[in-house]
Amino acid sequence: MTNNTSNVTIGDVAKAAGTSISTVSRVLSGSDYPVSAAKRERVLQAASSLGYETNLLGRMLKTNTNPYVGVIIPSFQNPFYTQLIIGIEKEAMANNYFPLIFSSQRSPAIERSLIKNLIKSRVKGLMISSIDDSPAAVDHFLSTGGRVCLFESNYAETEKVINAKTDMLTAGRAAAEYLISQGHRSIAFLSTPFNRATRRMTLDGYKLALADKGIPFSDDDVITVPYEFDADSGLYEMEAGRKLADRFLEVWRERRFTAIMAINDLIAYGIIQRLQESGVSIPDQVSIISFDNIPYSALINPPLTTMDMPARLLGQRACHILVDSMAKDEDHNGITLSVGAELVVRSSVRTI
Amino acid sequence: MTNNTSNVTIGDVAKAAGTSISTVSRVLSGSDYPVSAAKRERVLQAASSLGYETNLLGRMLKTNTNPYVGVIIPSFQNPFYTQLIIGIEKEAMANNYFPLIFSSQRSPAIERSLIKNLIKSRVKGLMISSIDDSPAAVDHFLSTGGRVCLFESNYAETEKVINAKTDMLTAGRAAAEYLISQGHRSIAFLSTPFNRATRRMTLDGYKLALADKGIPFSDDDVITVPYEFDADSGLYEMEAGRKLADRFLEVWRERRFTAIMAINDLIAYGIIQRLQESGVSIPDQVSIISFDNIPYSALINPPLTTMDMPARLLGQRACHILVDSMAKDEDHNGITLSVGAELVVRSSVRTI
DNA sequence: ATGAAAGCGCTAACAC
DNA sequence: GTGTTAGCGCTTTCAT
Repeated sequence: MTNNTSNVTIGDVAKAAGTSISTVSRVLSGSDYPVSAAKRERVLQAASSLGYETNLLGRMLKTNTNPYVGVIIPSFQNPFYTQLIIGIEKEAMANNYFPLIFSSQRSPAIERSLIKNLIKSRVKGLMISSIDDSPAAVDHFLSTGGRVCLFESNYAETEKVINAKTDMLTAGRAAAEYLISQGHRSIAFLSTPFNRATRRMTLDGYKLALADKGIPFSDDDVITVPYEFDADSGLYEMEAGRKLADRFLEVWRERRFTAIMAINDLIAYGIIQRLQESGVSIPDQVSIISFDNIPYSALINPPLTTMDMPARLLGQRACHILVDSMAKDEDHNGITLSVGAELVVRSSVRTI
Repeated sequence: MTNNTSNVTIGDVAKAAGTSISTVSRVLSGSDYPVSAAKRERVLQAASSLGYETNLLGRMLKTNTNPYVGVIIPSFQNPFYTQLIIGIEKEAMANNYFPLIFSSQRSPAIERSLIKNLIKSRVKGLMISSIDDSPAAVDHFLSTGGRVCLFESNYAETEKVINAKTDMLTAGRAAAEYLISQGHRSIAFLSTPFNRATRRMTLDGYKLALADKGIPFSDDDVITVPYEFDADSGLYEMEAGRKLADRFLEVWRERRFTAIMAINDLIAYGIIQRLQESGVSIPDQVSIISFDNIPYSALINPPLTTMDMPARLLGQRACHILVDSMAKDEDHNGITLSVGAELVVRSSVRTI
């Protein structure tokens, strides 16, 4: 075999097999067009002995199809997204698609450039957990004829895309109900900004539970960090959690909070860490519950009580719908896929 | 703007701008070929008003170049690889490359099919943490004219690729030395199989440290799980750690081990979890040290003493070398990049 | 069942 | 500085 084996074309194969280019294409592309067994065999022989590898660029250009689905998540740091990816990857590959996975690094600009590149590469399917406030980029992808599946998005025109989400309203409500059932009446809600619909839903669920039990709600019960700053080293969300803890500490005694609801596990980790550094004991002095149940939540100190969000399953199911819609060539837009959460009781919430 | 805006070609732009196709290509492809300011402006106008998007497939096919570098890791589950990816991604995008990130899911077969697909897509650069015992697939990629950067590999012909690794010999030695300095003389080495060079290096480092202090080594000191079984749900490596803990428990009393060296943090997590379930207290009854310092190791109970491996930095530097070699079109093969570890003392090792 | 030829969208000689 | 044209590797009519 020669040095550079990858410039072998179907023309070369045709020559070696003594057939036409068309015949070679027909057998090598897996077409169902009839080719005699003899020729087919000769082509296969020639291809293999020449070390032929299909040039997908030629194929994709000609057929205007490709075996890719683009995937964009905010960050590889949060295991929630990592789980999501694992689900997507599994389902995509089972259906002969390759996922093209990128992270926007929580930057709308990067997210846009990623989407633009996907368009330029003529990828037809996109699964995205968008952090962009503007739907322009996604709209652009859509206008290109592409299919889109949105995770937990703010996107208004839900009928133009496949919507996949965790049911945060119910989850938020269930978490609050659990806290209340354990005797808590004064619960602080700690979160990064409410610019994502999913966070607003969680908050709404929490409010619902309070209202249900006749517990008054005050805007002062919710504590946020003002903006999504950059935490280049370490975990952005843990950093945010630490800042949230500092704010919490400022009002804690006065407000007599007995429990914290944190918007996700990673943020809860930061809160716990900072609180413990400040000498407050969990759950003895404050209880904490959060959302996700990433794989480390059973191991930290104290083991975290949290709402399990089946990220892997969500990714898998969402991808199934998308791929199905591409295969059948009928859009499944407007569909909403929602997976539910489940309470996992560990040791971070105390009964009072 | 029409419905499907993505079938606009440079031909359409040329027509709208009243110029030739070549001129359009010259301005839109960022060529340095001279074009008059007036025409350039007209082309840009036309392109933008038509919603033109470069078709990269056409470009890539014609130029036989592309803006991608393939990345293959064993799993998205282990934060070590996730960190590696973050470093790669950052460096790649800073140099106008897009990383195509895949996981082999620890399957040699999947790894091979991933590499094959990269070849078919005519990607020129590959960064891989291979789990395949055979170098055939990588060789194939190489024979295609591609550049390869290998992470922690077993690959024999190091002069054909860029080698990037963490210095596990030194790290293994340093970890053992620390344990010894804390009074430990009977140290068990718990690991997944030694089919990866990196694990053998770590073991060698440990042996070196023992020899140094005149502490006898016995093969019975190393405990492994027989094969890399499949752990579909949950973390494969934590599962392996739990199994390792069970084996350890069988011989612990008799062998009077006072400390464990675990091959990485995730495995240490599993060991700790299982040991604690079995009622053994860490570090009071057994100490444990491991390798990686993934972001959760400070949070678990007890906080884990571990050798910090700068995965992010490794990814970044390795990618830099690869991208540089592609840009300058001179191979940098044979280069070995090695990053060192640093001891992070927390609370999982007791002084005796 | 087979082959010739057109053309997917682009770039790069080459002529002017 | 501009335009014409060949051709990257492939699939797919269209003849035969």
